[in-house]
This record gives sequence, structure tokens and C-alpha cells, in this order.
Amino acid sequence: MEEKLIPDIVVGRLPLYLRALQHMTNEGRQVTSSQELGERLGISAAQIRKDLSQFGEFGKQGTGYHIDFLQDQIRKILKVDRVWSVAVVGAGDIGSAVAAYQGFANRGFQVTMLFDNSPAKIGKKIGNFTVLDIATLEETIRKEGIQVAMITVPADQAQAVADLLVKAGVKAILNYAPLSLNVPSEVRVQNTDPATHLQRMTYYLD
Amino acid sequence: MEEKLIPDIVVGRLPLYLRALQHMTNEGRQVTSSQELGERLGISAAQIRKDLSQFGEFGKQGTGYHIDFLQDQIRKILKVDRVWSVAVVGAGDIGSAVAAYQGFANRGFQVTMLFDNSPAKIGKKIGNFTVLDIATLEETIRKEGIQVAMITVPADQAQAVADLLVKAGVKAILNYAPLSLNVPSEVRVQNTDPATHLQRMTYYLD
DNA sequence: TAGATTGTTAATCGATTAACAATC
DNA sequence: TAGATTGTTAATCGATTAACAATC
Repeated sequence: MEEKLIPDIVVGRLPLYLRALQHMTNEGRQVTSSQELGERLGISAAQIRKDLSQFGEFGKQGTGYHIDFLQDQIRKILKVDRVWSVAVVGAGDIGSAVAAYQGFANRGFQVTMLFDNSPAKIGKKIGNFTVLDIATLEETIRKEGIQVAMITVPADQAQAVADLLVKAGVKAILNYAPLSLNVPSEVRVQNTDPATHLQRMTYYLD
Repeated sequence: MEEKLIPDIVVGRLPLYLRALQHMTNEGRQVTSSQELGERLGISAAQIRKDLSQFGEFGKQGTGYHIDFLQDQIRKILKVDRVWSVAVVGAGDIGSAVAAYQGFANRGFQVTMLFDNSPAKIGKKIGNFTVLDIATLEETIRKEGIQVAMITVPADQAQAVADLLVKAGVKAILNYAPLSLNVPSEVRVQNTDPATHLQRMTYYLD
């Protein structure tokens, strides 16, 4: 049923559109246009229309887009019209922070497990989570059918954790460790490394 | 002295090259090639050579690149051959975690200040930091000449904080709040929103 | 109707890759 | 020397933008 091949760069912009639309809903807005969306996001109106047109016709000439309707459509496209269970591996500062993060609500995700390998942490409470033993990760994740995980362990353990997650059936990994993970091509990885992000900006400073 | 205009997408890959080279150094390696780097990073060898050639000739035919030398060159290009002072605004879970993050060492950054607006936090110790009053932000950042900051406040306060940082002279912002910031064109922003990253991957799941 | 804005096509622009002479 | 790998050019590929007929 997936007819067309959509460029990944287009898929990558949809979450930004969705976020802006949710923001507009919070402001009590009903209708928007490609131009307004573009101004908010720093993206051209033509590009937004082109991106959306890959998936269907969601607007009306002369009027624009109904915000609620477009939101629903993008949620379906991105498959965040449901709640994905997320496992967090690594109960350090970052892992604890993302496990407690309030920002996943209404965006399609709920952290349901927090793993670590440290005997000092296993079994202890961190926020609402009881830290689980990483030795039980594969079995637990497979049993629950979890497909989404975040890696928040130190760099030297991240690849081993990734291997374990892949073995357990995880198909999408958000990696906070500062290195490039090696995974099979059917597994998606997104990296978020604060030093890398900052280094990308210092080039432009004096 | 900046002769050529370098595409931002090229600048964005340099931190990845640098990270891989640092990793190789840790493994005790001396020499690498565009092919090896490419395999590690999932980038074509041709692209790596092309990217590097924008800045100079760093390799030798038949041999490849001296890792230490190339690292030094990229550090200079990215201006991380020095240590940038970084201000963190927002002393919640995420702000506290990035303020304590060990991964900035040797990558050009040191968090030196942690701000918040909550009377319950101001003056208290969080890790090695005494939380500073956001009311003093502009003056303090300007006096110290800080150009790099991270925003880790809730979404509804992020734009106001960004405005304040820009007024204080900050030129590079790493934004953890889930919204698009509006800043003048001379200020760089990088966004990192876990829900957005995850939504970019669920499209490919079943 | 007049004005606004979509969806789409064609044109432009930019990025990636392939190929190879140069040379270590 | 023979083999390897660079830096660079030209070709290819893909993404963005401009423009406009369709139509609400």
C-alpha cells in the first residue's frame, strides 16, 4: 500500500510541521496556510506545499489548511496516532532526565522502562521507574514488543547496547552517546550529541 | 581571510569527522583514509575528500591522512582549538544533566554558568554549579563575553530566554525546548527535541 | 465576483558520485 | 617499480523554488 518512495528529508520535516500545528491549536487557531507555517518555521511556502502533496491533498484553494485535520493526517503518516512504548537504556543523568521528560505526552511516546547495568542502581527508584537490570533487557523488550529505544549510556558501552537492542527487536534508536552506531539497515538511528551540535555552530563565530 | 563560501551541510559533517578521528586516536591509530572514515560514518569516501578539499589539502596520495594532523586542522576550522564558555539556562532535569555532562571535555566547550528563574533553585548547588538568577543573565553573560548557550527551559519560556540571550550577545544557541526559535540571522540555532527525532523514525515502523 | 491559496509542473539550483590524472 | 589514495573535474542525481492554472 506504500505507493511512492518519499525522500527521508521530507519525512524529517513532517515532525516540524506537526509541532507548529500543535502550537497553533494551543493558541486556539483553526486555519493556517503554507505561507504562515513557512514563516514560523523558516521554510518556504512552496516547500511545505510540495512536501504535503507527497501524501495527499490536505488543503483548500483560497482557504489554506484546517489545523486539526492536517494534524490528524500528519499524525497518521508519521504513525504517531498511537502511543509507542519506549525503553531507555542508561540511568545516568541524561537517561534519568529523558525518562522523566514531560514532553512526550501527546506526541506519540511513553517511556515505560529504564535499564542500567550498575548494581548500585538496579532495583532502585529513579523518578517513577524502578531501574531494570540490563541483563533482562533482551527478554523484556522482546516480550513487550518494544520497537523504540534511547541509548543514554557512556560512549564505550553504546555499541554493545545497540547490538543488544537490535537483537531484542528494536527498530528505532535515539542515540545520545557521542559516536556513530553500526546497525543493520532495517534499524533507524537518530543521533543527538550536544558537542557535535555546538561544533557545528562555532565555525561561524569569531 | 574567509575566501570561499562553504555550504552549511559540509560544515555540519566536520564535527562527525572530528569525532571519528578522536575515536581513532584513542585506539592508538596514526593514519586513516577517506574510505575507512567513510565506512565508519556511513558516508562515501568521495564526499569526505570533497568536503575536506574545501578547506585545504590535508592528505597524501597513496597514504591517506595523518589522524593527529587532520584532527588539528578540523579543530582549527571549526574553531574548537580553544575552549568556549557555555551558559545553560534552565536548571531542571535536562539542564542539570547537560551542565554535568562529561562529554564536553576535549571537544571545545565548558559549561561555566547555570541559570534559573525559580526562587527555590537560585543560590542552591546543582552539581558543581550554584544556580544563578536569570535576572542577572544579561549582565553576567555580557561581562564574561559568553557567545554560546543552551536553552533547557519549558517551551513556553524558551522564546523569552532566547531574546534575552541574544540581547546579551550570545551568537550560538543549542535549543532543547520543543519549538522553533525566532532569532536574528547572525545568531545560529541548533535544535534537539527528542520527540521530533523519534517521530522522524516511526514513519518507517509498522 | 474578487481575492486568496492550493497542488503541480517546469526551471533552477545545489549536492553527491564517478572517474582519473597526479603522485606518494 | 607497483599499489594505493589523494584532490579535482565533469556527470549525475536530487532538492528547492518559481510560476500559474484551478478553484474555494
